[in-house]
Amino acid sequence: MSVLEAALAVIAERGLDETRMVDIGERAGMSAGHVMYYFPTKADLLMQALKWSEDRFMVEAAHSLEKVSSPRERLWRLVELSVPSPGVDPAWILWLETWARAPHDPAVAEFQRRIEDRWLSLLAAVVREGQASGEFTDVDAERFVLSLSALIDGLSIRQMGGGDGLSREELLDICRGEIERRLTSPAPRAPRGDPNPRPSR
Amino acid sequence: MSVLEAALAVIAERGLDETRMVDIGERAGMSAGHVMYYFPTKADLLMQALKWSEDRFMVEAAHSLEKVSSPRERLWRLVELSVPSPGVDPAWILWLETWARAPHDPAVAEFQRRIEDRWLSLLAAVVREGQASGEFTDVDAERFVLSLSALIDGLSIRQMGGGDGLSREELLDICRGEIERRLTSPAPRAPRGDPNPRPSR
Amino acid sequence: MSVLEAALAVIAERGLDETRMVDIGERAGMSAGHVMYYFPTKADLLMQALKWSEDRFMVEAAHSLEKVSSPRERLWRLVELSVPSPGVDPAWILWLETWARAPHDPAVAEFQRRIEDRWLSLLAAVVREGQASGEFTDVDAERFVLSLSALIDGLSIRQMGGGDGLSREELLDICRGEIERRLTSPAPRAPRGDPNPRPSR
Amino acid sequence: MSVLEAALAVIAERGLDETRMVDIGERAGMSAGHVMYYFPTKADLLMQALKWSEDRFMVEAAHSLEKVSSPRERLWRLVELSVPSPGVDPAWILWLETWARAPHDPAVAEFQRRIEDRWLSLLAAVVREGQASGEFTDVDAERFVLSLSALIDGLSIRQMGGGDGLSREELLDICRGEIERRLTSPAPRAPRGDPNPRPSR
DNA sequence: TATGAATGAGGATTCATTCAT
DNA sequence: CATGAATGAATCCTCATTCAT
Repeated sequence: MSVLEAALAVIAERGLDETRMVDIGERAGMSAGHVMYYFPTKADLLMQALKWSEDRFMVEAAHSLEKVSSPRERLWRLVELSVPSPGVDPAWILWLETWARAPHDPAVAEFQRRIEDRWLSLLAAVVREGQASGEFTDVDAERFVLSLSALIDGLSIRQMGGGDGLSREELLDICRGEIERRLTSPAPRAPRGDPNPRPSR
Repeated sequence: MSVLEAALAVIAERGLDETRMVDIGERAGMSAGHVMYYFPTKADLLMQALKWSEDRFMVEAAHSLEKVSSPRERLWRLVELSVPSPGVDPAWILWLETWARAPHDPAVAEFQRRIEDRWLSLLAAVVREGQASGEFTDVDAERFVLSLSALIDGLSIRQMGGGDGLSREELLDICRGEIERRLTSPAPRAPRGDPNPRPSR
Repeated sequence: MSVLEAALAVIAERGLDETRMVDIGERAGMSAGHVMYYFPTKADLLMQALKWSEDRFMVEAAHSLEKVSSPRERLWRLVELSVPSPGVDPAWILWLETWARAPHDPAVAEFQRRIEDRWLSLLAAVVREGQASGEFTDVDAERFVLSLSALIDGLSIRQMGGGDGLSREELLDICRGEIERRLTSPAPRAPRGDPNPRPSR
Repeated sequence: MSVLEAALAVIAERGLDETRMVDIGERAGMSAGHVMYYFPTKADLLMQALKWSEDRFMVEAAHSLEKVSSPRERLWRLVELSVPSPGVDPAWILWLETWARAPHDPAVAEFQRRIEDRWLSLLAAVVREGQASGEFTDVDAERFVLSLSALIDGLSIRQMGGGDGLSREELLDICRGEIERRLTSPAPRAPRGDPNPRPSR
């Protein structure tokens, strides 16, 4: 087990501020003193663990995308991949910790943005593919993925908070509804010049 | 300044795990030892501060609602009230801390749910008012406020993370779009039996 | 329940240095602050509790002595009264605490001596009665009760230390042996001529 | 000076519950934090100090026994070695603390028994030697050393309690009396089969 | 790299103690 | 006599951190 795996596991189990260098050391089979060779500060610990987790996620995502070609399916795969099952999800735990620390640590905040943007860019790229192929409507892709991602985050938070009766399917259902509503042409009967009554924007 | 105000202020400034009992004591004008009379554990500190903050918010919200009668306006007020301005917002800091701790502390998780449900209930009540008056479409109110609230949470998290270029107005815009899209009847021309059930849901 | 009873009970249960003013207060139904009205210091606590316990013991002893007239029986009653049964004996717990503190607290040491001397005097008086009546041999009474009392103390200590297989009867047997051996005329050649088979054991 | 020496010295001076980790640290030339590396709890501190003290005592005793061969002399050496001089005797202080804590800490109680039994076994072995050689009478060795040891303990307790006028010689005298009385054949005139086995005096 | 004994600063925590009521 | 909120001086204890090996 790598140090990072160990770090991730311990943080997921106990939370960052209950995580001791010695815990990670024990799990990784090394001395506590040596763990510090890898993580000079606790912020490093968090950031490196998150990066490791997200890198792995991005690889998985890329791998998953290779299997499907329809933009709708591709977008859907990404959503499915990111929404957690009820219970403790290590990757999401790291995000919760990151969000909590970012307001007090500029380095973490900057790091958070970098990692998030990578994800938003991937989502946006898939949306644009769909728009290029005419499968998706012509919404502002950046803006859309931002709200989609925010929705996923908000729903996942609840999921991590001990759950409140919503199954993973119901969560996905909400996301699916949002995607369909925004990216699918609402009325086949008015291809263009539709006096679309839909509110602003 | 009450102990709770002091606690809230210190947590907002430094983050929960950098918060020292003595800091709160100093700010509240009492001994560190006596702060522990109020908050036996750090989880108590967090929960009581959050409760205090949310109670105040709910009072403000109620007060704000009294001034307007249109359900749409009322719903809008609540959204405006809850979305943070860029920069550090004490109330949202507490939420970030709560979300980060809930997965490792059942008491915090339970507490989180209770406070959140209060908010969701208020939102749902306003939505139902609008539906009763015919102003809003007939979506599942619980489900809708859940996703609206998740969207707000997700967007606010970004806002707290040092911001990423989005102004408060843009955030509110996204929320407004969601509300209009979901609660406003899309096509007055197909009052009933419309063969296209997709959009409204 | 009086304060002293409460103090005695708590010390017996938890040991003196694990005894908190608030524990005694709770048990006695009064505030911790008020307990200090009775016991300004922890040494006072110990000494007053011990005095109360020993006073009660002396009353019991006097009462018990009234029922028998034979010096041998009277002495025996005192021994039986003082030897503890296996398990925790509150009065003996206080003695253990007192002995442990006396070397570091002159006041406690002085107090210990006073209380002990009262007991030794009582024992010695009974021994002298027996000598006056010719029932006991003519040993140095002071010296004898000192060693008898030391024997009882030493045996009782073991009894309090979780016991080591010796029943109360066996302990008493050892004491009885000592008494008979010392206070009974050793030789059948004596005037009495009683071929008293008791002594040997 | 070893940590254990330091611990022993500090406990002897101030008593266990007035003993601070930092005191031991200072005396042993190490940080208070590191003292806890050796003694996780105060009970550990007591037990390890007592063990160290008793180990040293047993070595001394063995050494002392080598110099004499007569069982009577050997037994006598052990008694002399164990009886404290008036004033503070570190080893006996530890015993007082141990007895006081044993009733509230099973680990200490068990430990107490183990160390005590080692001592009783040594005494009993010497008594049996004397019986084998015909020098001592045929009392129950286990039972006898138990009461001898109890007597020594009881007398030593008084000695530690600030003393009460008894010199060390007088204490030893009492012990010597007990030994002679019990282990010496009372009547040289009836070498065997004497119906009166009662000891001297 | 890797160890782990040793450090020492820092904070939580405890409680005797006070004092206004 | 009695309270209990409030204090604040300890002290334990943890743990990141260092450093000789």
